[in-house]
Amino acid sequence: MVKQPSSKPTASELEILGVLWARGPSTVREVHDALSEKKALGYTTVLKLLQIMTAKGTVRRDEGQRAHVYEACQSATETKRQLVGDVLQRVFEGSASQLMIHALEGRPTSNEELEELRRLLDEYERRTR
Amino acid sequence: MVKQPSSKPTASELEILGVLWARGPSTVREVHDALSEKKALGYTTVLKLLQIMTAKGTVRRDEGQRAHVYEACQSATETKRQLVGDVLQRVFEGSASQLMIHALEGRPTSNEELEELRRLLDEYERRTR
DNA sequence: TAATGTCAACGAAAATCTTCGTAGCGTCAA
DNA sequence: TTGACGCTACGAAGATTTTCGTTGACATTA
Repeated sequence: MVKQPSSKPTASELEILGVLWARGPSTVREVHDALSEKKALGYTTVLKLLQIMTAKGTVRRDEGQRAHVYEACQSATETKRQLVGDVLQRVFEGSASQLMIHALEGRPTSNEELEELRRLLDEYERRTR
Repeated sequence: MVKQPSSKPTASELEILGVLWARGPSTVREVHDALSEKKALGYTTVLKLLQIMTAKGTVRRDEGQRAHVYEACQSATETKRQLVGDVLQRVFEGSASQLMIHALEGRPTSNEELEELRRLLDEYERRTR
């Protein structure tokens, strides 16, 4: 039986997923090197995390080579949807407007970004009609 | 020295904060009763959580009465801003547009909500100019 | 071939989170 | 006044997360 990613990824797992999404299938070494640019982290720490994620079904691995190659099971889009959906429910009782208000107020937002947001709303509306 | 709420609240802590924001300053009993409507949870569990949150500086308490009265230190707005800001950084690299896309795609969004979102953008733009 | 280096597996420690049992103290009513 | 009740404090167990050391296998090179 293949395990499905049951719960949402932890903070550390998400960092690793970020690398896998950006790089595509990668070895532990590659993930570790990518993460090391941001923060110090032992090689075996990354290895262990990937092993745990494999057990959870968050990633799958190709053992064809000596250095196993890991790959995210879910796309970035699916996972991010799930994560934001979780916050939406737990923090904003499902209200996208509330989410938006707090996202905008939290930090300065450029006019370009506001334009982009309007464009998104238009596009979403067009698409779902 | 008064502790400042250092890190973001955990899932359980957030549930309690939700009650405090909704009810205003409350006793353990009141928080427990409110939470019990949603899920089974021991009284001392809520008490312990509130004690921990007091130590962290997430809530303060008035010990004037026999049943201490707890109150959130940060407003709902501040905390929610912080929470969404965290997701924004960790998951969407700071892009509010990306956050929005995934929020909208994750579930059906009514026309009313889309209208509201547009209104918010207008208002935000007007206010920050 | 022996030394060096790379890799996966495993175990485990430390930190944090979640949950609750028990003890002890005041309060109130019988 | 004594027994039942409600409340806080304390400790602790169990789960999860995060981190890394050690070991042994395998490969590369001197």
